[in-house]
Formats: sequence, structure tokens, C-alpha cells
Amino acid sequence: MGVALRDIFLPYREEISLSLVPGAVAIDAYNTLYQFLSIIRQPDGTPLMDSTGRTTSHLSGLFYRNTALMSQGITPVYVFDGVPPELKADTIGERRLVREDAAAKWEEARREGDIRAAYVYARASSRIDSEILASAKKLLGLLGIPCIDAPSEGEAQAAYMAMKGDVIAAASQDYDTLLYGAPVQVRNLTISGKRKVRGRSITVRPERITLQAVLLGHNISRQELIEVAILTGTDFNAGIRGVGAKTALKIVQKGDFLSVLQEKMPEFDPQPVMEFFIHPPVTDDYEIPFKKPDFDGLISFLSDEYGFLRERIEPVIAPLCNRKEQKTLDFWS
DNA sequence: CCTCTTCA
DNA sequence: TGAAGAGGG
Repeated sequence: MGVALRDIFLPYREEISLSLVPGAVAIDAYNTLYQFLSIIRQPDGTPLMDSTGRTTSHLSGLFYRNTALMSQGITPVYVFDGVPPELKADTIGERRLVREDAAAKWEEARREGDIRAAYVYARASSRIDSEILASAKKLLGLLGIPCIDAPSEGEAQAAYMAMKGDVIAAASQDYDTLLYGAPVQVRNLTISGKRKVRGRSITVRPERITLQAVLLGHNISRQELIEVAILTGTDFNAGIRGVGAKTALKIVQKGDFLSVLQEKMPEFDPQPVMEFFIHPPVTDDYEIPFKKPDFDGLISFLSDEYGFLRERIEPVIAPLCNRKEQKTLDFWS
């Protein structure tokens, strides 16, 4: 989702400490993979690769992050996207164009030796192909981490699992998670807090947003929150030009959602979008079993197949494999 | 992204 | 002790 709605949620973020919040968390897999693929790159934009040229950035990211999360008592559960809704076709098409344009500009920048531009365009050209998807699922399986295939949007499935109480939160960087009804969303579910932003090093900490706090704070219902999103634009509709979060919120609070839409976008029917956020396709057909990591399998997969150095990965896995039992579930504090 | 090393 | 930078595959 675009940045338009950000302002609605910013005041309701609470910093949290990972060690204080053990439990199962449903993680938006595509969101995570894109992040790794876009960020784990060399200065000229080249991703990490094995000797045959296969991308390994996502494997590095998944391996180190999840082992770290597990050692903190968190049980990651990855939720993968299924078939995107027809409503998303325009957004998907636009994203593809942006990616392809970025890929061409990456090539160009590299030819001309413009490293900084190359890095920027390389990031924007990140794409999840079938090989990346398959290797990600294989690695997660070897780590003993459940992978769930959503019927449609992964964020919707993750939110559903949080609503049912099977996980204590849905983790994603996108605020759509809250539109889908997740009672608790976690952003920046990472270990190391240092991030480089425009050359500056800043600290990013894990944060939690509670849907109830957002709704009470703005004195709106979840349906009205979705109305605000529709006015500013979602993955499923374009939104009204010139209407940002603040204006949209005022419109909705005054009860003018339908009349403003009728005036500005008479051709647009918001009902299918509302319906998708309220009743997205989800499944109850999943399990969250506790499984230990497969030590030998991990060594063979990461080292033999993808060229990771044994001495780097062994000491990371060993303590997890020796662990007797999962830490007991606890409440957020 | 995450880890490790270096250096003030 | 911790911020900054290099390197990972």
C-alpha cells in the first residue's frame, strides 16, 4: 500500500523489545522476500549469488533473521501469497512496468559506471521468481518453520490467523495488515537495529500497532478505516487525486464517504474493495507444528548447494538444534 | 538484510 | 563500548 495512509498509523506505533514478546508470529513472506532481495546487494546493485549465478540474498536474509528470531523465543510462521484477486490487476501491471523500467536503467547505470544509480535501480528491479520462491520454502522447511499457502493475499491470511489467536501478531511492513483486521501488527521484525538511509545510519526498532488503538484514537470503525484507505488509494483502487490521509479521515468522520466518492469518482463502485478487505479468501487448513531445525539438511542445502561457508552457518544452527523445547508462550509486554 | 572487524 | 564499514554468495 502506498505511503498515503501512513499518517493515520504513525502516532499509534509502540516500540517493542523482541526478547519480551515470545510466541508465534505470522509473517508476510512476499513482503519479507522483497525486502531481502532489494536490500542485500553489493554497492553496484549485484545481489549475493552462488557460483552458478543463482541469487542467494534471500537465503542469507532468511537464514540469519529467522535463526535470530527463534533464539529469542519467537516462532516464525511464513504466509505466502496465492492467486491475486482480479481487483489487483492494475497494481500488478504497474509494478511490473516499474520493475522492467528499473532493470533497464540498472543495466544502463552499470555500463556508465554510475554506482549509486545502479544500486537504486537494482533495488527497484527486485523480482520474486519461481526459483527464489522454491529455495525460500526449502530453507524455511529445513529450519523447522511452517510455510502456509494463502488462497489469495498473504497479508489477509496472516491477519486472519492473528484474529483467530493462532499467532500473537501479523508481521509486515504494509499497513494493509490492519485493514484486513489483524488485532496486532508488528513492523521491523528484525534483530539488528542499524539501517542506512541516504548515507546516514539510523536505528530502526521493532514496533507494534494495535488496531483497536488506531480505531479508538480516530473514533472510527474498521469499515470506516477501510473507507479512508479507499479514498487515498489501495492495491485495488486508485483513490482520489489530492486526497491524503488527513483529508480522507475528515471526510469519513463526517460521514461523507459515499457522497464525496459520488462527486469525485462517479464511475467507481467501492463495494467490491470493501468486501475484499472485510471478507478476503482465507483458509483454516493450516498447522503450526513445532519442529527442530534439520542440522545436516541445512548444511547440505546452504553449503553444498549454495556455497555458504560451513564455518559461518554451523555455529548459528548448532545452538538451535540442541535446544530441548520451545520457550513457553507469553503475552506481549 | 545480518555478522564480524576495526578503530577511536 | 559502540559506531562505521566491509563482506557475505
